[in-house]
Amino acid sequence: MKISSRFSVAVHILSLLALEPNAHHTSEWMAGSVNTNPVVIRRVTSQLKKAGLVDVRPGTGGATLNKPAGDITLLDVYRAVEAVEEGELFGFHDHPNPKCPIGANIESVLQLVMLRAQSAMEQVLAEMTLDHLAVDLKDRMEENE
Amino acid sequence: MKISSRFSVAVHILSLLALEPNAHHTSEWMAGSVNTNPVVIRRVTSQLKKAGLVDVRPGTGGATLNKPAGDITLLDVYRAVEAVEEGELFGFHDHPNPKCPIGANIESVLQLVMLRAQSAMEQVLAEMTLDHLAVDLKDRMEENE
DNA sequence: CTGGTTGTAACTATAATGGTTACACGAAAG
DNA sequence: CTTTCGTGTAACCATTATAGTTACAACCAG
Repeated sequence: MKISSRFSVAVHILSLLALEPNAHHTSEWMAGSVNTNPVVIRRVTSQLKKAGLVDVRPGTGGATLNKPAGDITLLDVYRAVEAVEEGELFGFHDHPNPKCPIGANIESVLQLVMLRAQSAMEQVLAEMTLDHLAVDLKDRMEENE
Repeated sequence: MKISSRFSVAVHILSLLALEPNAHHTSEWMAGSVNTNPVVIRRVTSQLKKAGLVDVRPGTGGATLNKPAGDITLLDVYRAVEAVEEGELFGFHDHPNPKCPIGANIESVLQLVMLRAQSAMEQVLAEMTLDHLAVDLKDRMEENE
């Protein structure tokens, strides 16, 4: 099971907003770069908007970043698109038998480890801002041109 | 989207094998502690067996650990039940537009971050052995008795 | 041989995903 | 003020994974 590609789509969208500030960022235009349906873009953009990361203009169209690229971490994006519910990366089986000493205690013990694992992952996302990503992207773009 | 509860079930099963060495560990008995169907247990046990973590006796029934609890890490278990395919925790949208400079480069740049995040998570699992878990479980069991 | 088990296949219900069509609503430009 | 693009969302679909369940062949100890 994978974390939804909504996350990668969201990062792609934000990269477009950060690196192509002069384009008219309609959902159709962005869908062309992401290679998907405009509605998929609007759905993700709508979540980014709710999270306060972007500003979208209904009617006339287009979207822009709502804060400096250095202030947006990939964890913000990850949370915005609800790729995974808060603190719920790992699934846990329901209601282990409380009459079994192990069934009664496995959950609390294992959840601790799961939480540590999840936090370690999120920490990496938290340390990466959209700005860092943009720098990496630019480097790569210059290499490949 | 969550990581499958197969992982937590597998850890539960291994804890039973580690901490109750004298019981007859049939799938039905274990299903009673996990609180699920025996077939679910057999499916997971079968994966643990393929990974060389347990030994199962067809016919007569029962399962035992196939190596010391200190030599089994939660990462081994995680991999055994294929909760997530190797290196594929994050999903990535298909075929971004190669004609767009960002579409052409976003994947390689973002995959790097995703891989770092995933590795950080797996590292935590790798550092936790079944033995560590058993100690924590025993502590908790004594507290609650 | 018999009885209790494992290993699997097959089927089910449920849920999430990503794509698509459709359409009301918004706002800028003529 | 009306035309014209876009956005926001609902609705629907096909696909996929999960977890539970029934069923049954293969297995082995007593």
